[in-house]
Amino acid sequence: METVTIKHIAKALNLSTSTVSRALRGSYEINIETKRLVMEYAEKVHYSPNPIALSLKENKSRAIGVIVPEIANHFFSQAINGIEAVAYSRGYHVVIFQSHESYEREVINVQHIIARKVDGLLISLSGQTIDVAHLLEIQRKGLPLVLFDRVSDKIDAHKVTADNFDGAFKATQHLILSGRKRIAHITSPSLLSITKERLAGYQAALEKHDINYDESLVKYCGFGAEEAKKLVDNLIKTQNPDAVFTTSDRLALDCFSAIKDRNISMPDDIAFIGFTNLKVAHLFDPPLSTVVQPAFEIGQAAAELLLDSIERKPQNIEQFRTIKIPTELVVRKSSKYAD
Amino acid sequence: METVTIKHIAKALNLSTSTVSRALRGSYEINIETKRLVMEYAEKVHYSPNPIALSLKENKSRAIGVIVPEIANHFFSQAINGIEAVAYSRGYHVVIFQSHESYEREVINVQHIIARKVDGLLISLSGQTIDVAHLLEIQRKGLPLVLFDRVSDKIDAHKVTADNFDGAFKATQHLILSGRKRIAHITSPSLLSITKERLAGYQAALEKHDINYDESLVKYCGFGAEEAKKLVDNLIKTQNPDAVFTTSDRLALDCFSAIKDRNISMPDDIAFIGFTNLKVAHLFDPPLSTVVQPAFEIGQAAAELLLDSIERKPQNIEQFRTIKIPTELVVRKSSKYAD
DNA sequence: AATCTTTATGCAATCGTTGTCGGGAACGTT
DNA sequence: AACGTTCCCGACAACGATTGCATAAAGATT
Repeated sequence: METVTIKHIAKALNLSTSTVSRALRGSYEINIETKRLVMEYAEKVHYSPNPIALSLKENKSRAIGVIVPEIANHFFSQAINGIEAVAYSRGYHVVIFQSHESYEREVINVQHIIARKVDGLLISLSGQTIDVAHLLEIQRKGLPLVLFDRVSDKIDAHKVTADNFDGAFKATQHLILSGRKRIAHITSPSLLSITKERLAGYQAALEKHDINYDESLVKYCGFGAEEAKKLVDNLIKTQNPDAVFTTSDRLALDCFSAIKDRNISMPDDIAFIGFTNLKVAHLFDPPLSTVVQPAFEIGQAAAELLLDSIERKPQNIEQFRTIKIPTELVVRKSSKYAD
Repeated sequence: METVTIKHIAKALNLSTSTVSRALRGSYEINIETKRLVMEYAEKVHYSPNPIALSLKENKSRAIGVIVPEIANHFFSQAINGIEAVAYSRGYHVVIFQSHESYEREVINVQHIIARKVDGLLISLSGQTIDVAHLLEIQRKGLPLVLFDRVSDKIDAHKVTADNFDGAFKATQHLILSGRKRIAHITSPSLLSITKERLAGYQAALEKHDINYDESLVKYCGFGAEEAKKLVDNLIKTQNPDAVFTTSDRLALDCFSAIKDRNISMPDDIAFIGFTNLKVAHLFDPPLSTVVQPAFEIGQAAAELLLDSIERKPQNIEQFRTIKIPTELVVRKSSKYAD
């Protein structure tokens, strides 16, 4: 209700607001005794400066915006933790928005974020996003922008991703070395950058080991559990795969479920490996092999890039960077050697 | 960079800012033709009002703050989704903060939130929080407050929780009816409200079925995985339980892991049931029985209460309400009948 | 003694928007 | 002709904080 302002302090001490303001910031042109008086009084009445007033005046907010598809997803919530760690240590707030995999909501989020005068934006694109005009608009306004994980090659900006190519390569090669021949690849919508990079890694591993690339073993899957289930059923019926490599938390879960539901034995009949950040993969039946993306580190790196960009002197021309964070292959029972 | 303000419009159209402001809000005292002109021009240059300026003027922000222990936790991220659904539909933003189970950070978050002039606060207490002075301070400032899930009886406020007593009662009774006699209860720090309520449900079920309450079967566990592991080891060695009932996502995972590591068979030797919101409990080995808390609904209910409280006419005196949302018992293999 | 410096403070503008007040123009009423 | 209405619009202050500029008082310099 009655929050203390600089004005109250000024009146109480019979000073002007300018003097109080300067005293609080420790300006050299204020008498040391006056400063002490002001500081003490401010302390006493729990004065804290109004960040909204400052934002209005300075036209910046010391806050950064983050747009992710979904916080109820370990990868993204961990990434946010990485972002927050960096942001807080450098004196910035983090404002989180969710696109819920909807392009439309992503655009609305971007507009809100611009209106809220954040100092920069971190974004991981929704599964529907093809057009990046809303991001170009951000750049046109001079707002620093960093894409992470789900990036787009339609825009020139800082980007931070896991090393998707290498992760997919390692996963696929591991399946090949375990004696698998017909390795299915179930992946996200084809327009996502992660999809392309992981597919390339998958293909490279096949090629290295002289296995022909069979397009009918690669399936692109949207965001419904039902869709995944049907797709797996169909794949098993018609393609007879002996291994499945999926590329997201959600796909891993849905496909893993679908295979279990059909009473197909893992890893005997089908070896399974996911590209995920599930903390509980070791508790599954069978324990789930995964390629782990270092979510926290990705968030950190993205936030570092963004804050550097925000605090950069305007005269220095900026070089856009793309950072790839290494992934780690964790082999568990679901992909153990076939006989 | 060059955001359009009301001033630009005024200059371009040779009007005063007041007129433009009123025209945009459709005031009756502005000529209909002038309104049209202003509206059209505003549309053309993509004018959007500066929410910061409005916040400063109105001393409110149409945003609500949410403090949770950890967003990388399905219960809380789902609850946040419930909160957002309600908030957005009523025209409010949601600003998320994490306490990371630290009392100190919770207090800092509260201070930030006050400074940021949010219109109300939703909070689920950290595992360390005993003292609620920071929340009383919120109320003293006249800021609407709703506690959810992790509430405290040291403060009189709106509260929304799962029906913890009933959930614990159902879980315990289920174990008893399955023939278990020595049912261990591993639970959160004893000062949390959820701990007390669930313990009461556990005790009530024992009592109803004439089983003596044995204090040495109840263990309070902090937030480290190592701590949980030691505690389980010790419990099994000294107390010989035939069932374990845990009270959080995290405890369920850590204890489940610990039991598996000891090669104790579930459910044959020990039946296991958790109080959690894990979406993947059915994929575990063995599939994990749980009491499910309706996280989304809890978030919704809490947000509804908060927004009603914010929009309430000041003259109406407010009655604090406590809402309990029913829980659901999902029985899977980890707690199936003993022979 | 007159002028210049230094020290310490206040005034006013600014950020974007809205609300209060007031006033000019055009019209109607006596 | 004098006055009252109605309609439309502009000036100004305010929200909280910062800052360039002005200025008073006191001391230093000539």
